[in-house]
Amino acid sequence: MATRREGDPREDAPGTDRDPGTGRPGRSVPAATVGRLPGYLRALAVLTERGVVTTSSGALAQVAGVSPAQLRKDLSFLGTHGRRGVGYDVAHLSAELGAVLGLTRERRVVIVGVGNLGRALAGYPGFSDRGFVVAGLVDADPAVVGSRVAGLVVEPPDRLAAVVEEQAATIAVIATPADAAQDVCDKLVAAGVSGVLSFAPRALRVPPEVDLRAVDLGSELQILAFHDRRRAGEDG
Amino acid sequence: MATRREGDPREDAPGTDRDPGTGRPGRSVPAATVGRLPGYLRALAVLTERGVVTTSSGALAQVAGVSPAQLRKDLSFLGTHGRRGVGYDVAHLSAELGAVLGLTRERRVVIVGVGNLGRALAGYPGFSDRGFVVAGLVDADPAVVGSRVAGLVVEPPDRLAAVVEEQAATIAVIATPADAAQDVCDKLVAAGVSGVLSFAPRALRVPPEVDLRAVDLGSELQILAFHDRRRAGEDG
DNA sequence: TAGATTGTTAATCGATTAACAATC
DNA sequence: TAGATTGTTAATCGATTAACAATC
Repeated sequence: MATRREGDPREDAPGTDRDPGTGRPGRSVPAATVGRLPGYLRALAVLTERGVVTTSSGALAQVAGVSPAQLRKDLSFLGTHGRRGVGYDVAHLSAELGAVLGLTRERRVVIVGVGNLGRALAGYPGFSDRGFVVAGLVDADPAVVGSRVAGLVVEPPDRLAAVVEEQAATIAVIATPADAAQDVCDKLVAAGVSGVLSFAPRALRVPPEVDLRAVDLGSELQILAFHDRRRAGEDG
Repeated sequence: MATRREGDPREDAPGTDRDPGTGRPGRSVPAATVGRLPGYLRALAVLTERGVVTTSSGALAQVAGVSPAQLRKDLSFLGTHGRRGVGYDVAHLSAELGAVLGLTRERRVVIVGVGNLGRALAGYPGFSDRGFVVAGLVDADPAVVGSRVAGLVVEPPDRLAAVVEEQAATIAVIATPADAAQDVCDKLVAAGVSGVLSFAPRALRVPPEVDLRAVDLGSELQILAFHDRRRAGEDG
């Protein structure tokens, strides 16, 4: 969370918080809101495809799977303006959200770990669809290094920092086994990436200025199993 | 959220809420807590491997990447008991968490959509490691149907309900393109699965008794891009 | 003007953190 | 007993929902 000076936790007026990463003044968008923005952008793409020109918070929220109140609240953090009594212009709002989410510039991604999952991610159309370019692949297995995957030659671990730099990658994906993940992560951070998406089933530590997101596929199923147990009436 | 009768939202004492799925009385565990339990189980496995017999909330929280206070609070919802002044028995706590997360019984999983991602998931070791059995695969592509993937023959879409039933699957994974996902999801729900893990980049609707979790890989990168923009000092 | 819909405020709810009495 | 550590309560914080005045 944003650093606050002691003594007066309410020193800044709402909406003028300091950005935790840069210290520069910036609009503070709640984490929960940021997490829903990509969904809104997708929903707008669906409406565009349907030829819808103007929409309302009710209609857009329906497609996005949230409540109209939540959608309006979320958009309000972006200072985005619909028109009262009218609604939102689909093309305009798409452009605004795209800008907020950085679609105006290509983001370059390095994937470390080229097993089955890493391979699937390297060719995942959902990445390129949204403006991400998989620009480098790294793996520790000598049998994999040098092979061509998704049009790229897989590089060895000692080339990791060089690949990040040469490719100007700012985002990294970790798809290695759990026990290699922290070491890989440390090296990626040292190489200067600003964000890491990890699929390794373990907790990773990153410095506060680096953004970490972790997806643990096994945990997702375990969470479903928790509810499955209850539904099946198993005791415990 | 749990259904509540009108007139008195505080009719049940805390901790005696009705289970939303079954209506039976059950200990209510907050969703945020459930989401962290798999991480605690993983952390305990790490300690076990290190030969640790007894641990403290501080040590375990460190490995799991949370605060000691949060760990203790979370465990308190399970009625789990450590010993004051001593700590937690690693083996005992592992067993308790395993039971809560349903590791005492095998969970059978059907994967719909056998593209690159579905294929990677079919062979993902993190599933079998945690007691999940991938018991069926379904795909709409005639070129894929009938082929063998991860030891299973891929079945056609019209066999979906039959596969769920024959394999006694209670959990489904959707790895289809976005436009097929809702239809597949409806059929899985009709076939009786209790939980769905979707990788399709769109909002899905399920009835309240079915548990839905959605992982959108493209959105994950977009969320990282949001922070990357700010760190890079791009305006917008 | 009348109807529709936003943007925002206030109320509610849930989750996290801090502190400490209980107790091993 | 003295020291350690839990389980729980209270305080804080953040997120969601509801309601409505502003305004197109």
